[in-house]
Amino acid sequence: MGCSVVWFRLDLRTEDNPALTAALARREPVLPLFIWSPEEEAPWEPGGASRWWLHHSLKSLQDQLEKLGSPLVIRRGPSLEVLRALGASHVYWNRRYEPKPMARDTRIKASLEASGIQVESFNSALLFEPWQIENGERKPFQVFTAYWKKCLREGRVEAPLPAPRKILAPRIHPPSEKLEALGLLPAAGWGAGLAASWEPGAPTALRKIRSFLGSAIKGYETERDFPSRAGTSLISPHLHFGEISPRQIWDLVHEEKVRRAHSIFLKELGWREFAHHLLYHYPHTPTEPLREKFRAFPWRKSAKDLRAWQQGQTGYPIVDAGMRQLWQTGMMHNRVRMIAGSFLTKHLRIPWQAGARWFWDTLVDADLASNTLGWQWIAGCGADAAPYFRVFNPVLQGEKFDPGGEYVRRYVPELSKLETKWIHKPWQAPAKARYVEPVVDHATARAEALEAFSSLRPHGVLEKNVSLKRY
DNA sequence: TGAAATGTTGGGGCG
DNA sequence: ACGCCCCAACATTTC
Repeated sequence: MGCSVVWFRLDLRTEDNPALTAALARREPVLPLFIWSPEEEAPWEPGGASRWWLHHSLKSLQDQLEKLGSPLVIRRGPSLEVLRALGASHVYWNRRYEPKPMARDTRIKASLEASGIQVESFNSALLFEPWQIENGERKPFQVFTAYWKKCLREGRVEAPLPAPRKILAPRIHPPSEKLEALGLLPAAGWGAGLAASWEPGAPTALRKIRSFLGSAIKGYETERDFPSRAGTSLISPHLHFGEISPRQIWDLVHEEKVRRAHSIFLKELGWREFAHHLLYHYPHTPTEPLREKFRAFPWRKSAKDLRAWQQGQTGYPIVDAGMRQLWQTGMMHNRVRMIAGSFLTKHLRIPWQAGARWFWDTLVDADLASNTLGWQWIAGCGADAAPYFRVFNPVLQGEKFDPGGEYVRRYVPELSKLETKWIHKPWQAPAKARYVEPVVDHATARAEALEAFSSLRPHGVLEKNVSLKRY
């Protein structure tokens, strides 16, 4: 009768879970619930890599909840119908910040409350709520450094909540869909590479972050830029699915001693916060540029070039290595994301949305807020993207961040025997490797990109400068 | 969390 | 001894 439902969404953990903690505080039976409702997501349903991760993460959550005493119930949407059908007196969830799910949650809350059901929502996914941080003019920030300074100066991060010891199950446990019946796993093949690279679930997430904070974080500031080295935490997919909370990470970080490295690492959590801040305040940005004038940018349309990029066949080794790492493992090193993103949007001048869409399908850490910020940043049309006409030179970037070519050799086997001297510009090597020719010439593509950017510039600026010089 | 072009400076070679 | 040129190294500007 007095049963509480805890609706799990992107918070697939029992530790530091405010919704679960609040439900348990009622000292009534608790029904843990997951609803598969891809049609309630926008602008895209969860991608293939995300579904794979979700399947395994739910499996892990099932294990944890079963041990605690109240097994997970899995249902298919629509969410509102499912929640109504369970006949709970109280419903608890942790908030989401993407426009469509957020609007849905608001509707569901109003609807359930109108029927006398108590609903409470909590923050479990962020250090700071997106509406909590504002600039001097009481407006949202558009520059990261100013935003993060303000967070660190004025924001207060709450301590993580303890894990429950036991969850009292309802006397009659409602039936659940079989996890396998949701069809989250890819048909064949593709899942193998993901399985070889990842172990979803909260226990692994905690283990990984502890191990990272215990060792690799010392060299984080410099090592994180080299994709062939194990210099990053690889925690992003765990964070996206809420297998671990940023508060837990914040807490663990502050136990440690390596101050500078830690502030650099926390800054990356800051970017994640900033991404959610931007998505909340500018909900149109997953598909539209934040900077209005970019609507006029002369993008190219080339299915052939897009395909070459997706398949890691651009002829630029660092780009192709990244795209193939993505396909094989569901991950791309962040440095390489920037290079590959710059290549798609600047060299090929293909709309950043096409890149965002591909990443959405293939990344295990696909996250609407972070993906949107990342793509708008690299395309130059988003927040903090000055100078917006920056064009990464894939050869120089490769030589700088993969100087020994190990990363390229790992993912582009055609080049595994090539001398390091040529590894980032195989077209200049005396002995030809069996590898594609560059789809575009760097210098030409760069010049064309700059030409395209100049079309965005208001003409007045240039004329004013000229006249100032003359007099 | 760039790259490339352009400008400046200072030391060394050399007439 | 001096001016001139070259060029590397660094700084600034521009894209």
